[in-house]
Amino acid sequence: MSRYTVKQVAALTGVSPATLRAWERRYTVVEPERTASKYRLYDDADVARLSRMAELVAGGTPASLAAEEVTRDAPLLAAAGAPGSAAVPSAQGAPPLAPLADRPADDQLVTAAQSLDPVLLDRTLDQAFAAGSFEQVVDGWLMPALTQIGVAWTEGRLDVAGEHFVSGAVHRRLAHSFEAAGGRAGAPVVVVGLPPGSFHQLAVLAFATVLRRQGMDVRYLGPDVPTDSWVRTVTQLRPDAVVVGVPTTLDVDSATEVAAALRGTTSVMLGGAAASAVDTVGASILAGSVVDSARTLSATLHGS
Amino acid sequence: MSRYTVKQVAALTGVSPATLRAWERRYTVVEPERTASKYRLYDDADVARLSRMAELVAGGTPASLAAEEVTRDAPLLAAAGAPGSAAVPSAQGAPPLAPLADRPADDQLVTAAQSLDPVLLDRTLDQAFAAGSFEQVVDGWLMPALTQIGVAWTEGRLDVAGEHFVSGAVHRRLAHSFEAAGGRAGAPVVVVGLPPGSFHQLAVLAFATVLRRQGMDVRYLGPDVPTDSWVRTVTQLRPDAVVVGVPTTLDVDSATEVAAALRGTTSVMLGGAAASAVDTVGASILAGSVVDSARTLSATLHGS
DNA sequence: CGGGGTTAGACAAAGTCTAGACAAAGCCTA
DNA sequence: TAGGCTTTGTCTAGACTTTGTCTAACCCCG
Repeated sequence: MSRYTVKQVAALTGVSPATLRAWERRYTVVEPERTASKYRLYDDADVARLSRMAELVAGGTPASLAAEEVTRDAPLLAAAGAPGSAAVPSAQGAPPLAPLADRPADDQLVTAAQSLDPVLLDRTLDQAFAAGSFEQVVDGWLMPALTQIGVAWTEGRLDVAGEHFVSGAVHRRLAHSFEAAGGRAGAPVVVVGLPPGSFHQLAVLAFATVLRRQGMDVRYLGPDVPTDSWVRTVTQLRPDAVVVGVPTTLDVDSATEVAAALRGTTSVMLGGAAASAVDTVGASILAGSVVDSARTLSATLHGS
Repeated sequence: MSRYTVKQVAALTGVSPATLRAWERRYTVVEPERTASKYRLYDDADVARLSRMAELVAGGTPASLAAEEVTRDAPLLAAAGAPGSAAVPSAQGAPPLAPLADRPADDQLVTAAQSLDPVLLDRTLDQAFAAGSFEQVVDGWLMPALTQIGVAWTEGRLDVAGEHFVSGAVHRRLAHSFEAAGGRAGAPVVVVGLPPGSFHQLAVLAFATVLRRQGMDVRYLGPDVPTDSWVRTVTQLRPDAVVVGVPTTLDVDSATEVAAALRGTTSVMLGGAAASAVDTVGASILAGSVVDSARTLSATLHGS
């Protein structure tokens, strides 16, 4: 974990030192540590928040509202800004996610899907995403609930239209969070997407969002990216890492093909429920939940 | 959850701050929170209402009536969707949308796609969506720009990854607007989606968003909805209208199949670039641009 | 001593507020 | 068709708020 002086933070965020101090004084948007002689010492979480605030302000949001917005997610960014100490292959050292308190009943999303009722669906999602941090909700509620949707569909209890109906709404929620997490110019670049023929993008979008919230510069390509497009993209962007999603066993072959084609170009990683079934030709597996995977990748990149 | 100042709302709705204040003063169409110093703080619901009012006014409704419509607590009387085919009258008397002033250059979206640069892409979209009302931007900039993306792709100037990259970002913008438009319990129910095998959902999502902004209770099913799911959905929801998108000529056959399967259940409409190529088995064609189509449908359902 | 950091206060530009006025456009009546 | 009333977007004037920047005086480190 690095520490930065005002001048460094000014360079990183593009905000003048005087303005940084004014933001701190007026909105308490950060409270950096101090040296014995009162010099400010910002950490990564502070920089992430100030970058986000700078971005909002540049986009036309008044500083006071931007500060409020940034401060709202405070506890989570604090956790994300302190990734594990060393290059440990798994995300040890990161605090475990607290369990969710008032999340909706496990089958409420299925009920909403069956009813095609947007009011019930919205209420369910509102309730879920209000129950904790984005990371807590994704791992603790969203992914299990989506699994239930899949089960209900295979058992014939849920029509495709109902599945589409909730998938679309969940996609919109995730999209909003992804956008809200903002870009991070200068941060490690990570390309994220799905192999050709793979369309289930909810988990990988959630993953991309968590990565963004941890300060990565995520380039999200979405579903069904042809193998040669992966190669061209990596050649063009030279990212610090590439993550290929493997949501189902049906995607194993195409993911293997993509991984093989990318071998040697950069750090290639495979994530998702079926990732472990891929023959890892020079690629690594991101094991565990969505948030675990993101933390593992984050730790790896910060260690290198 | 987000809050906005007058200036931001003006940018989001395409209505000048002075007019926004006049609407509030004269019609109490919104009553935004105030800061301690009396500054207005609009929330998402306020923005949705004002956007809708702006759209109505742009369509020729006098401001006073538009305000009444937007303010009305009592839900609209559900119009009886008479099944059967008919030539739908095109959007009556609605004046053409005002041209956009400061929209980005025509090829800027293509440039952003080629570069895979999220900053440039965000800036482009920010600039575009700040140039006028949602409807103005959709018809006047977004659809033409997406056409250019398609052209660049067919001409080999743009990789699939670049196309995915912008499509995803545009989808996220539209998703945000769709959510911000809010639900309309009690209003005429319209089911919107794409036929089986059809995946290009940007135009139909934009269409669904405009419909919502006009006060419909839209149930958006998304892409690739199987024919029997369409039938089950319509049987279950008994909507006032169903709109099947036909984005390309490749989708004509499946759209025809869906329209045939739905014949007689409710008012079935076909919209999109290739809609006119469908053999209209009891369905009507929504001609013209995205906004034109939405206005036509809206006029039909309101019976005026 | 010089370069940088710190606080506190001050300042100007930009943003917003209210209340009222005004002109173009629409509508009604004769 | 003309006159008069209403509607509605815009503008003005003066006061207040927000916000980035600047200054003065002091502190810290090599």
